[in-house]
Formats: sequence, structure tokens, C-alpha cells
Amino acid sequence: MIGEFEYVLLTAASALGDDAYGVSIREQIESATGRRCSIGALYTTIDRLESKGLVTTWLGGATTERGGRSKRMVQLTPQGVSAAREFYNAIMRVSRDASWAVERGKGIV
Amino acid sequence: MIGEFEYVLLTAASALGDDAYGVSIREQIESATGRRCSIGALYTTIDRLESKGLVTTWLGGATTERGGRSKRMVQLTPQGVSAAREFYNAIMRVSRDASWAVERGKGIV
DNA sequence: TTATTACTATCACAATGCAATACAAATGAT
DNA sequence: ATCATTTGTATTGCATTGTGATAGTAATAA
Repeated sequence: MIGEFEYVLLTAASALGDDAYGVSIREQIESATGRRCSIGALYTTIDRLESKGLVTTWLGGATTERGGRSKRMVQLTPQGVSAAREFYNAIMRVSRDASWAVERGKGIV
Repeated sequence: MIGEFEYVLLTAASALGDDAYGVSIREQIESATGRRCSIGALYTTIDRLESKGLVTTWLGGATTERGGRSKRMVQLTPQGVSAAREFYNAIMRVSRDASWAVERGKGIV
């Protein structure tokens, strides 16, 4: 099972589609979670996800317009999508009757 | 932030209410997740949750009928409920637009 | 050739997850 | 009483995941 931060990163990369790379993923995570994402957390997790085959990465072309190192693009593999779905479903399944998970039209109240 | 297994344990204990103790929590986890829950994972996590103030535990009375050590009862503290709610909300928020999380009638709102 | 900008990489340690193994207490039979 | 049985809990040691601090790399402009 992947960890929580790994899940967050996969989700952010998925949301960004073709624009997913280190910096944009970091911004996406910070905006989606409201919490800070450190550089170390970011790249070590990308590395770990890649070595597990859950994402692939490659160096982006020279699309930069004003200086700067080239981007390391990130994309989920089918296994990455599966792993994320599994994590999500596991949380949903476990939370089914939790008081903090009740939504409209759901359960006894 | 609590970890995924800590969340699962909090949820199981919450679901069991007054019947929450080591063995019953373990069974609840295994039935809710479909995965095995080892003894070590169980008690070390209970210890950690207690030291963080997310659960309280105490030794149950002599309600056993056929032998056996007394139970270590577990109950969520208000902080435990908050931590679980936070974890759940964080996952929900991040997953809002994920392809694997789409449900009916789910807009940005 | 140097300064600036945009980005990625590494390290070291903390927090969390987990299997294997050992230990404790209550009961009932002898 | 003491011993086997039953029901549960506790400890140890290591693997995995999370994260801040720090360093490094490459492109561009002046």
C-alpha cells in the first residue's frame, strides 16, 4: 500500500496532466492541501514512486523562456492509477459508517 | 498528520464503540479492509495513538466468561475524532477531481 | 564571465507500518 | 494447589514513508 503523501502526489500529478513536473506538482499539492510541501518530500517521493513503477519521468524539452534548468516531467503509469484508486477505495471502505464521513443522504444520522 | 493505519485503527475503534479493545479492533480492521492486521501493528499503533492523546485506554472489568486476560479497552478522545476527521477531509479534498474518485453529482461547490 | 532565474538532487533523521516472538492473567480440571 | 487451556496484551527490531536543510545544475541576459 502506498502512503498518504504518495497518494497526494499521485493525485496532484494526475490533475496536472501534461503540465506535471516538480515545481507545478509542489504548487498543486500546497494549494490542494493548504499545507507546505518541502522540496525534499517532493523529489524523494517522486523517486520512490518511479522506482516502484507508479510514475514515469523524463526531462522536458527546451520550452523555458527565461532561463532555468529543464523540467522533470511526471506522468502516472497504469499501475500508478491503480495504486491511487486502491488507496482511495480503501479509505472510503473503511470510512463507510464513520461519523466524520457522513454526507447528505447517507446513513442513519 | 496521522498515518493511514492510524486512521484505520481510529475508525475501527469508533465503529466498535464500547466494545473496542485489541482483539475486536483487529477483527474489525481485517473485516473492513480485507487485509491482515498483525499484532505488532495493532498494539504499537494503539500505544502511539495514546501517547499522542488521540485515544484513551484502560483495563476492562472481569466480564470474561471463560478464561483469558482482561481486555484493554480503547476509546477515541475528542482530539482523536478531530484527527480522523482531518485525515478524511484531506483525502477528500485532494481527491475532488481525481478520475478514480468521481461520484454522482459531485461538483466543485 | 558573472548574475539571475528556474528547477532538480541528496542527506540525514523522524515518524509510521508491521512481522515475529514473548509474555500475562483468568479459568477449570485434576 | 498446579497445570493446561484459553484469551489477550506487550516488546523488539527492522522496513517503509515523511520531511527539513542544504547543495547542485542548467539556461538566459547583461
